[in-house]
Amino acid sequence: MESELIQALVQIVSFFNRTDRDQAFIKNAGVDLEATSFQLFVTIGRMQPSNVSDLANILGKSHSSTSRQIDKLEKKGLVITKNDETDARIRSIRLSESGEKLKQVLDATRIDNINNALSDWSTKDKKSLLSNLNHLADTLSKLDN
Amino acid sequence: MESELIQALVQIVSFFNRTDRDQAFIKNAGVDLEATSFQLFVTIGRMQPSNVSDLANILGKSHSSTSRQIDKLEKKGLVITKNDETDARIRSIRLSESGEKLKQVLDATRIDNINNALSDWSTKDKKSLLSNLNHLADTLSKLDN
DNA sequence: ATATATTAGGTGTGTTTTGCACGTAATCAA
DNA sequence: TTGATTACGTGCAAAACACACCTAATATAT
Repeated sequence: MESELIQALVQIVSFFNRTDRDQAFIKNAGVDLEATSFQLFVTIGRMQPSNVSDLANILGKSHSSTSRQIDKLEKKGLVITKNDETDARIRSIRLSESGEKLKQVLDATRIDNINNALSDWSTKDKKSLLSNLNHLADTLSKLDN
Repeated sequence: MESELIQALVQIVSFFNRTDRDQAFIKNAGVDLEATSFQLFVTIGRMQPSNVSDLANILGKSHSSTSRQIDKLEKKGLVITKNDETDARIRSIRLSESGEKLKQVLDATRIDNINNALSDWSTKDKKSLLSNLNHLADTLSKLDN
């Protein structure tokens, strides 16, 4: 059974992993973000407040590359960085106001898409899906680190 | 409700998307593959037989970059490419025998991991999850362009 | 409390990867 | 058949990258 679970999961993850739609949308929104910057932006939005090392690890890049990519997002006004209050070595990173706005637009688009995708699902099926996904997400979050 | 669905989905997708986990994964399997090559390898394994353009689109890269990355995998003996039989323009790409072996190792590791993660789930809950994930995967696959 | 070790991350530099522009061959469409 | 489109390889300049090294801040040990 686990192998079937994996199969379904891989399919679902791969589907949502295709950022081409998001990227096309971003261009429409008039924001100029390349693939690398976009991925970093999304990750910051999800993990904020974060720091250089954590982001580097998550994205599988060196801290130097990641630091310079963050510089670029900061110059574009999408993220804000400051020294952490309790540890001055740490560059604390979060979305700026305009970054949050862009994130909201992306989230709204995602919700639109899922709404559309599940349009012929019954409410019961959706509730069942939500319950199971929450259970899984909860279990996975406890595995972290 | 859809926004809660999105939230859970994003969390799950992000979990499986973390490059650092992939890397630990790769090391366990004893293979020397960088993040980019690994992602391409997995995608080829999932989509085979595929071609340069499709892979480029899925991964959000240019066809030229993708073509050169495929060269590298081919030189490592993990994939085989040949001209498509019905359209000689197309470079048809699939895993080699040793690529398939590696894929099996990776799949086995993944199953181990999920087994471990869900160790304290009841059989009933697992079945429910599988059923819901299959339903979702099926729905999403019908959206593919 | 002071000395030592570790951690976070910025910077210079050489290497690798990338996208773009362009070219060629194959296929499609008129 | 002829012009358009598609698939993809290649030269090249720009971007991204990892590495080595550095400083400053924090943690640990004595």
